[in-house]
Amino acid sequence: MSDLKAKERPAGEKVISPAVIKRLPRYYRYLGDLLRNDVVRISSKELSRKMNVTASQIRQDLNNFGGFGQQGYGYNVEYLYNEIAKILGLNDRNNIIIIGAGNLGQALANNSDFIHNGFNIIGLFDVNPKVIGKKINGAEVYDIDRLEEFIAGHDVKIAALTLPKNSAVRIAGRLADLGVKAIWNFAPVDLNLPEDVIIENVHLSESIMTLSYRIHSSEI
Amino acid sequence: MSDLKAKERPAGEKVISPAVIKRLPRYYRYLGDLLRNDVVRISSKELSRKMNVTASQIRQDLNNFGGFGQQGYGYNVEYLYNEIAKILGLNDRNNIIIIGAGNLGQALANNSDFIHNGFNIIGLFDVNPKVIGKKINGAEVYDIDRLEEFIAGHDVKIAALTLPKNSAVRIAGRLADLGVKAIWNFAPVDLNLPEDVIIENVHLSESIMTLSYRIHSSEI
DNA sequence: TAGATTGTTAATCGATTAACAATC
DNA sequence: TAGATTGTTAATCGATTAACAATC
Repeated sequence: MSDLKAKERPAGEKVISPAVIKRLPRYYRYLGDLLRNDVVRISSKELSRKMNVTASQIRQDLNNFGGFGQQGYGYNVEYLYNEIAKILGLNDRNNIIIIGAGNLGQALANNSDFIHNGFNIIGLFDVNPKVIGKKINGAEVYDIDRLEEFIAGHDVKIAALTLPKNSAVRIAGRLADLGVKAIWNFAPVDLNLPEDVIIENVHLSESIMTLSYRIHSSEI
Repeated sequence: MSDLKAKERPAGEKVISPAVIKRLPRYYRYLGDLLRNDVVRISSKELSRKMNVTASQIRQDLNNFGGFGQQGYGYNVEYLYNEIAKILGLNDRNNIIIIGAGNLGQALANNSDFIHNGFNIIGLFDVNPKVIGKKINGAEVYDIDRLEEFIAGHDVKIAALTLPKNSAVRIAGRLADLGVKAIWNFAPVDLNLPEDVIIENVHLSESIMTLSYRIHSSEI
């Protein structure tokens, strides 16, 4: 049984570095802005000036996914924008549930940027009777006891955790058991789940601490 | 037991790489957890197992700031915890104002993690008469017109921007003019300010897009 | 065509990991 | 002491930048 776990990758399927992936949404945002300003074409040089990165990096990054440009011309803004949307999976139905309907959960549910990019909040969950039954931006807040039932009946792609850390750990395990494959974690804790569960952490405390570091070190 | 004082290091001129700085808050969090569990000492090897990083990286990272450990012993948890707090500037008075008292602004104001780490929300600002005058977790929501007056009278270290992007750009300029040196930006836009203004971005849309990418690419 | 700009290879730079002498 | 583990140097790995031939 030695080959059981062999992580085979289809020949030619390229592994993209995390550094590149993290930059894609920013390209996407700039291209969206250009598109809304009716800009038809842009060169890597011009984009590099706007974005404060090197033109070389832009070309290298994009060429991980394909040759989207044209020599002597640059890139067609609309075409490149759409290609990046495909790469990021924004054309799929990306249904999200939010566990924890406090201020942060509600803030996410009300965030129009997500909706504009193909993410749909299809429900929130909480234990607090005061918020259960409430509608937030069209999505209902359900009793957490109905989590299993709800997931069975819907195509849930992502679960956002906006909960205190102890409940977050507990619910994360429950979600993994239910087969949810991606967790967007806002709790200040690292979730240890089976490795096929995809986790994206937003650690606000860590973010503000790096800011504090920079203030502090610039004052010395 | 012998004394664990750090080796002295010529005052503050070493440039620390961003990669290292980003990891410090996570060390701090793990050490805090250990401390609350009454763990007295820990070796880089043991910590590396808990944190899923290499022991080598831990030692390299810490040695950017000083020799906090002891051969044959490891690191004293409480001592290291306090040293990292100093490095991160968490012992300073870190006053924060929040511009935008919507769900996200209120979520930040209610976040107890910040308070526990030396960050104080001393006021929120908004244009909406419905929230002006409200108190959130002890902090008042002021009319945005009183921003100048407030900053003149308080030691504001950080301004968090939880606003739509157009207002965020406008207010960021105003804050820079008022001498605020650090901005914690939640708006989906890059702020172009004088380079002495420290900016930390939290781009939630970009975060969820990288999650989407990973879901999408794992399904292929 | 002539100029512009890509796609891609090569060179450089930076970050991580390995190794081990120092030393508690 | 002997074993353990750091601090630090050296080796490796990965990411960024530079350069330029291909080509629109």
